[in-house]
Amino acid sequence: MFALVDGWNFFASCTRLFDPSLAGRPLVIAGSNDGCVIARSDEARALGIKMGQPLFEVRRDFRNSGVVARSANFNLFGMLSSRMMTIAAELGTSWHDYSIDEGFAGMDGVPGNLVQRGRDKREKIEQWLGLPTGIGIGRTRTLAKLANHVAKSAQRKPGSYPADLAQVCDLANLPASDFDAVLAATDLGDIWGIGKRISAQLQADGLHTALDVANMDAAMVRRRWSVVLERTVRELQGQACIPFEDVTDGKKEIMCSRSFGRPVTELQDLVEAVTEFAGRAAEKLRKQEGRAGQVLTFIRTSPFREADRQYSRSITMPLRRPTADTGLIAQSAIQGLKVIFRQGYNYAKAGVMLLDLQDGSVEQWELDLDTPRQDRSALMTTMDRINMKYGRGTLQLASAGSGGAARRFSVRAEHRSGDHMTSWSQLPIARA
DNA sequence: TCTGGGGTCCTAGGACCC
DNA sequence: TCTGGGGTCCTAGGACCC
Repeated sequence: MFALVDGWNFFASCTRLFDPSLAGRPLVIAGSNDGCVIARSDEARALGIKMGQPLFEVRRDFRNSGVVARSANFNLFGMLSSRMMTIAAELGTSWHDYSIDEGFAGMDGVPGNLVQRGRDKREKIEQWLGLPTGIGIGRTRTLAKLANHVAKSAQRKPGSYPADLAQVCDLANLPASDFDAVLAATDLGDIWGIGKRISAQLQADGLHTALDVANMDAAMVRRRWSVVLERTVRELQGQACIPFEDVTDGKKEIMCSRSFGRPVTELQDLVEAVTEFAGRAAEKLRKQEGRAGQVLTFIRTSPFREADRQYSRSITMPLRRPTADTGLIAQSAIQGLKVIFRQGYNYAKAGVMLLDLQDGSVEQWELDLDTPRQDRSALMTTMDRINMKYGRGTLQLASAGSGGAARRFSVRAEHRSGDHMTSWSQLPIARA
């Protein structure tokens, strides 16, 4: 048995928390570069603003609707997320963070009325943090996700589902006929694991609701589609197929990439960008105490600039041995970049991905009689500490440039909410 | 003028091995 | 004319998720 706890309109809710003037207004949160909408308040959703919609379109089309835009502040969201997860984890016997605003609780062996338990936890999060949440409970993770969808929709769109399923929904506790009715009222595109592509294929086959999918023959699904979809079908039928993640929460890949504020054409600018991305990625890697075996570098033009010649390439460079050293990782990334770089394109985005991640507690060295062993882990630790204390980028590699590049490819974030949880000077003051 | 930044898993095909 | 059967590893790309 699983419970999914989900923060509603999470980024918008976090942003409002420190700016009450935004309450009740249509609010959109923009991704980096203020490029596109990555979160919306209910009011913004009601206006018809879409996820992923470019911000310039929102400004153009909803100018008279009182829409307010704020730039994402992931520092703030991350702080609130970890507090929310701490409370949510009290719900069951185990916990697994799934994304910044969602997590699964293992509910096996939890006594009593699960719906009431969920309501209590939901209220605690609301009271302690001021964040609205929904909870879905089901026999598999896919059913818990579906229950969460029901809990959210029953609240937001009255009439879509029975009202008593709003906020906290336990599908495992429903009589079979009610359970089928809920599935029949659920669009198949709202099932976790079924996206646009598969959705279209299933519709073409005359399947339209979650109930239709739950009634499919799993073996046939595997033959005609894939094991992935087969698992989804089985999960809907109540058979748990997706393993609960290991407690070791280490990532298997670490990426740092950015779209540029304006087109970049010169290799030198890309070198500086890639150096910075490599540094950021290496920092994340050290945080999870890992080592990377390979470094992937990619550069690409913008598919939206249709008049431009397009180019997109990536390259994977093996590291001599697994490492978390910013210098070695950046060196590989730059080497790779020089291989794939072509003159004469308007580059819009670049990134560095760390692959083949390994546990840092085991380290392989080599017999090298010519050069003294260089262990720079102390240097890396010191660098991380300084950057933590004085801010990102205080200490970085020289190839990251000295601020010039920052201006050339820097991101725009013109409507950034404040760092109310990480900066002394921006702490909110409570007045009686 | 302006279109995010992370992740996961699976599959197909090629290179290579015996 | 007729050219095996079994395996591993890697890469690229697709599909999905938030």
